[in-house]
Amino acid sequence: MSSKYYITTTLPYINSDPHVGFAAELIKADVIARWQRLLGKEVIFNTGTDEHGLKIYRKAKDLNINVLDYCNKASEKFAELKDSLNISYDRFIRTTDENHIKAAQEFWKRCEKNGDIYKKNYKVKYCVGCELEKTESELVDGKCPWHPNQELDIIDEENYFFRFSKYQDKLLKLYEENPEFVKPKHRLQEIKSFVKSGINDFSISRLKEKMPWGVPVPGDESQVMYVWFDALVNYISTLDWPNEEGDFRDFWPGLQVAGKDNLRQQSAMWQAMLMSAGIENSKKVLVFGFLTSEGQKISKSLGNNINPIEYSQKYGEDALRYYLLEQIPTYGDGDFSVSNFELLYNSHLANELGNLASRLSNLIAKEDFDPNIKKDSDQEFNENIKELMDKYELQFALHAIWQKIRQTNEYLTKEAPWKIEDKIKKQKVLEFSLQSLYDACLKLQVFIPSTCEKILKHFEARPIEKIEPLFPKIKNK
RNA sequence: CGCGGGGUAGAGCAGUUGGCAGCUCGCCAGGCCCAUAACCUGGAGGUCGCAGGUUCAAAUCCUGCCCCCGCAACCA
Repeated sequence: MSSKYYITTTLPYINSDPHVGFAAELIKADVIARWQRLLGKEVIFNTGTDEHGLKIYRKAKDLNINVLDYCNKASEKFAELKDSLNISYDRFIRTTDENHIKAAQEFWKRCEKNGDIYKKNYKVKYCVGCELEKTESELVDGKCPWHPNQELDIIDEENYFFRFSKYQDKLLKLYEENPEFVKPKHRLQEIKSFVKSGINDFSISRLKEKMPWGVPVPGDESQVMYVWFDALVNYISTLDWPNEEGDFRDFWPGLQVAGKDNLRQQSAMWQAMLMSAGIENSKKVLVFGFLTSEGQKISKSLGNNINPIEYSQKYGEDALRYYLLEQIPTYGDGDFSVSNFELLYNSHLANELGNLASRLSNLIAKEDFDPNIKKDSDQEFNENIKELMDKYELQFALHAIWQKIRQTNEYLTKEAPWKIEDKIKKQKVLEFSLQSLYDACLKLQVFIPSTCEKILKHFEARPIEKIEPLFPKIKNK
């Protein structure tokens, strides 16, 4: 087992504000990264921003500002997001970084050398509404059936293409040989059937005169890379590739996490690109679900987006982390609702965890003794959590930890140390309770780090005093 | 027949290889009084979308049907 561990999120596209769905992805990746560090591994945890392409170019033009200035500002918002969620990242890569641009170009050259990049004149009818090519058979009265009010654009330009089709069999082989390559299983099924149904070469460049905001294609002044091609390379450029001696050698391949909209890009396109460049495939791809807000799709036009930064400022980042990890199935879709958030905050964080710390610290403070606490005393508990975490079942692991917190409340009520006369006996009960809370927090710290740090520090200090409320209750008038 | 997900107690969800239907919240009743009016115990509440089939046994497998939702169109 290697002592190095690499994990990366996808890079969010910066043409709009941070989405709570991406916040969830960041948090899940953070839990995994923290867990691996807890196991003693040396971890590189990468995230960053994806900054090229037409939409960003247009957006900056609309705002009438320099494109790079726009990117600097927008990227800053995502940097702020990760900080406000207490994300333990090691790298924050921007696709406008110099070393990334060089890496993308080198990557291109490798694919080209392998005969997988070719130029093709392609003339298609293109629906801007769909951002998709349209064939004659798809059209109704010469118009896109979904956007009958829009005129179709005629695209007629020479672009470079990537020989995706060449990798169909190799991809299928990759999936066959690694049944755990994509998690959960049904996503592997989905990508398999997509690849099996036949994949087409995709365009990987744009005419510079129409759209200059991209990485220059090596050896062709007139073209820039299509945003997806350069963006995907970040997963290795952040490891300083094409330098193959340093972090890349030690940390690649790694674990990739992504939203379900990214299934094809991460588990098919990028994997084919790696094969073409002669680089080992990713270790695994975890695919997460989507979030709704109050049961409805989150969209700008509905104006129901949740600002994760606002929530973490108002209730503390651990409250938001807890909600997204506890309430949302790790690999499924979930819903964010304010009433549910408040409910979970009060009943779990304030009443169960917060109150347990309060009552226990108070009981011990009154006793004035020095409990003897060991690390990881509960073998069965440790193994149970480890097993779940090894399978990346974050939600189930969190539930199992919470069971321990509940059991500790139960134990305290049952033993009622405040009634026990015998000092030794009383202190034994308190010591055991504290040990349970301590064990739970050692694992819980990967989920809600700053709260657990407070708890652990408080109970490691001597003498133990009564603790301040960790989660003040939310009162509804 | 585009691809994918789902329909399980009032709400939100678990249910791995088929084996007495579970969890959180809410509700009702009790206990406790160390604690953030917190904690603990017990209870009520379900024809597991509908209809067939396989089986000693199906929420779980098979067939058909109905209904939601996501992607494909700003948005992870």
